[in-house]
Amino acid sequence: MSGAMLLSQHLTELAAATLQETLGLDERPDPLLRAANPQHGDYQLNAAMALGKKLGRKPRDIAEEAAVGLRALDAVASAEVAGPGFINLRLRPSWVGQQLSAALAAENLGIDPVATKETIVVDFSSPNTAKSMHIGHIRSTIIGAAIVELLRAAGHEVIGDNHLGDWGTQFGLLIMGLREWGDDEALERDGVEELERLYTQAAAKKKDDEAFADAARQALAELQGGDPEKRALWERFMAITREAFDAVYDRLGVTFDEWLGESAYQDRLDGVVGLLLEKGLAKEDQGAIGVFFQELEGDIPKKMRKEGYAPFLIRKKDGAFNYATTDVATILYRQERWDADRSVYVVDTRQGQHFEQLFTVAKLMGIDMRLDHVGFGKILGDDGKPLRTRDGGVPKLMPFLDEAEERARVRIEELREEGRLRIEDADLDEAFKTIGIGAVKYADLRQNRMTDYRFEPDKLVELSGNSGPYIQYQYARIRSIFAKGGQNFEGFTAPIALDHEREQELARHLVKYPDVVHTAAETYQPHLICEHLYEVASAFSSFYGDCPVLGSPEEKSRLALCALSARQLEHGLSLLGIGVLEKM
RNA sequence: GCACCCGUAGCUCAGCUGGAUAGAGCGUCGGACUUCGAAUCCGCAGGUCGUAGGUUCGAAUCCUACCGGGUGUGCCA
Repeated sequence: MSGAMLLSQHLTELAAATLQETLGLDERPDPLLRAANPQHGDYQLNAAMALGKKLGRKPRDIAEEAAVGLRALDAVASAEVAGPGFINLRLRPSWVGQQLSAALAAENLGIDPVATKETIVVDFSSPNTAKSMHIGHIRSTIIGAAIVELLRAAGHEVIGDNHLGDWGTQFGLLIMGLREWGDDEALERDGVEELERLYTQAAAKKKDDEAFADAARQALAELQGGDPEKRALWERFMAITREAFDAVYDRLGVTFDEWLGESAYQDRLDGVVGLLLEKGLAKEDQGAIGVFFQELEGDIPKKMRKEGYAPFLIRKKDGAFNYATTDVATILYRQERWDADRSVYVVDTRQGQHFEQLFTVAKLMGIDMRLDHVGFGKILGDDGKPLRTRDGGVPKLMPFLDEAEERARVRIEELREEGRLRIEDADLDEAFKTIGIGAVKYADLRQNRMTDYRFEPDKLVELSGNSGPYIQYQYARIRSIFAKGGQNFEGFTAPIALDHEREQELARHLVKYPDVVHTAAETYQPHLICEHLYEVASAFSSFYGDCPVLGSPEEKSRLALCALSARQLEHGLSLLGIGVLEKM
């Protein structure tokens, strides 16, 4: 396998060339390479059935002919025809061993960069300011951070942007709340908690106090008009909120390249509305301005053309702008500043319609940028309903993380007393954090992001089975072999020979890692990484049980297999934002 | 009303560019620590893939209808 080439691509090309040659075709057929059920082989080719129909020949005959050519390949140990015309391929262990040795020696573990590098802005986390982060923010934050790392690992230039909701109508209410009940001492002490109280009180009062509501609207208008006093208040709100956010991000180990909230685009909104009017895409209706898809030409999904389909409003009748306006301005900004090829929005699936509209508008404007909405489902409680606290509120993020670490702590202390863990006293705090937070992240990332999932409090920190700590544990076991053997883990390389069945099983998984990383990046699916890591960890554990490493005749080769396993586990976990411990 | 998503083992979930006997974890039951770490490993049991049709050599996967659950839907984000 040469240079920048994925295993799947390599095999596909080899197989395509072989099929073309042995069957004497004019064009290269798609060999329909699929990972096979292990009892049948490593891969299977399903092209014979399709070609049979096309060529008017028996699929099995075609398969038999192709198999002869495939058997001649270096990479292939066997090619057997089965069923209606499946070709089962087994890779040659010596060939796989060579691939693995090369990956172990490579800087990038064999993950070569994509052929066409893109500049991609990933919009994630994006909480509203003046509110503390709640459980609903964790998915965008964790999934978004993982997607940033995945795209980087695939070779792209990535800008992680925290698109804060820092310019909404909440500020009019907050300013009024502060005026009515403001308490500097409380604000100093409780920070964002106090802001929330003020907001809640103000929102309640607004409902049956028309004068108060007007005053809030007035305050908002003044803020947006650039009034210095209001601006200073806003900045104070921002500083308080930012402090609370930083604490959460620090806890989660998440960082951003940019913090361009909605406020960053305010002076562009007028221009956006003007531009859309000028292009004839937007029009005024009932005092508001918006894009009415029914009346436009161009590439517009059918459903948007139906009567009653909601318009994309960019200016309210009171003259204020919508978040839709900001989102258009943001796209234009990303084009100007970075010449971005792609923008990715890691936002709740419930906003799917908004993004469909936004993307359609961008296309109508002639903006040449790939735009993807990476949606995700809700976290449900064990009653199948969205997580709520006893008083009906949405649970806050910080206490949730506290609880995760606390559960990890309890379990770790138990296991230490039983003498099963080897964490030094000095490393305990770090271990609680790495294991506790790792468990939370893994539990979230291992599911297909699109579906809602049920979070059972008792499984908050899953420590066995397919879990973060399980993978961390297998990593620590490997490190422990190196420590015991007095071998240098960093930089260890050696040729890999695959003789034992368990070695081959482990190798089968290891060799797929570059493919998995690229697929996960392309499809924005971190759970594919989890799946792979679990398979590697699990295959390693079986290998560990059956194959002695230190002192065996195969010691060097097995150490190399161990080293590559550990590197993949560490690398994969780091893509997910999860750390490892050398000892645990 | 219109649009979108989801119904897979007791529970939580993979699998859905159609491919062979539908896979994991948890839980149950039974084995394995004088041998590199038992948060581990090995094994048993557990399924009308919501229902009914259709397309296909082949459907959990694609199409249609229906049942059940969720979400969005003109001036919140």
